[in-house]
Amino acid sequence: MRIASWNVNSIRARLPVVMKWLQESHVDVLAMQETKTMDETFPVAEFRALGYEVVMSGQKTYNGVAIASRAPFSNVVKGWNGKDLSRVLAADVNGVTVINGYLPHGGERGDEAFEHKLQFFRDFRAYLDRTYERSHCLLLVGDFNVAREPRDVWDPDQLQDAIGYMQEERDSLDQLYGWGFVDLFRRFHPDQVQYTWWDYRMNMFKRNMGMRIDYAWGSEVLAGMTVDCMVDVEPRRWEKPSDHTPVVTTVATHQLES
DNA sequence: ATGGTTGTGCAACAA
Repeated sequence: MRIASWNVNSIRARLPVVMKWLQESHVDVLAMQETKTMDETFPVAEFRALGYEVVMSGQKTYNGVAIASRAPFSNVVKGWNGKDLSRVLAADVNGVTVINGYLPHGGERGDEAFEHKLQFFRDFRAYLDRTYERSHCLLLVGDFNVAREPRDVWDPDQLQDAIGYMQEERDSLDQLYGWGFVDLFRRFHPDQVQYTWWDYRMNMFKRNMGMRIDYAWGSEVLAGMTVDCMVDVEPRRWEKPSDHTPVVTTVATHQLES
């Protein structure tokens, strides 16, 4: 089973690009973030035409998450503790609990949103602590809006005070990671410098000045079943791209069957 | 250089 995560930056603006990529990649599951539309206006029919069923949890203009799957899924949970309905969406597919997260951007130091971002990471870690056993087959994917390590940004010295790489943000990300996750891209590509997001401005993509802020993190059990995790840069090169590109995880789910 | 680009939705804000 292949599970992708992609911040599409508006599903309606991105529909041609997303449809093209789905037809080429044939992933089984696509977890999307920043869909930026209400559930009533989500383009469900286009996904169904390609054989995907969709569950979405969105709002007008901002945020929004969705999961499209060709495999049957169950136990859909919108939000966590009944809040952040447009940021967190979970579903079980082939024995894997997929949690799709769009974690807060946070803005600059001093912004109210910045403190909220740090608090979100703390609270979300606590939520995972009380909700899932460490032995659970769990895959947390999404746009976490923080880079983990110096090699995950184009210039760690210059970006010390940049959104997504400030020390407080990285500490918060580490705290969430400390639940017991494995960074699956890093496991399979220990030395690769690879970003998942490039600012639209200043030709940042052409200059490959980006950050790795989109992840697939697995529990130990899930990591043991994972055979690959890669970043597909191609759709970032296409016409009218998202500023993010997909992260694709391949899980050997046959180990769960029988 | 406090810039630049994209999306939503039609001014201003978020990313």
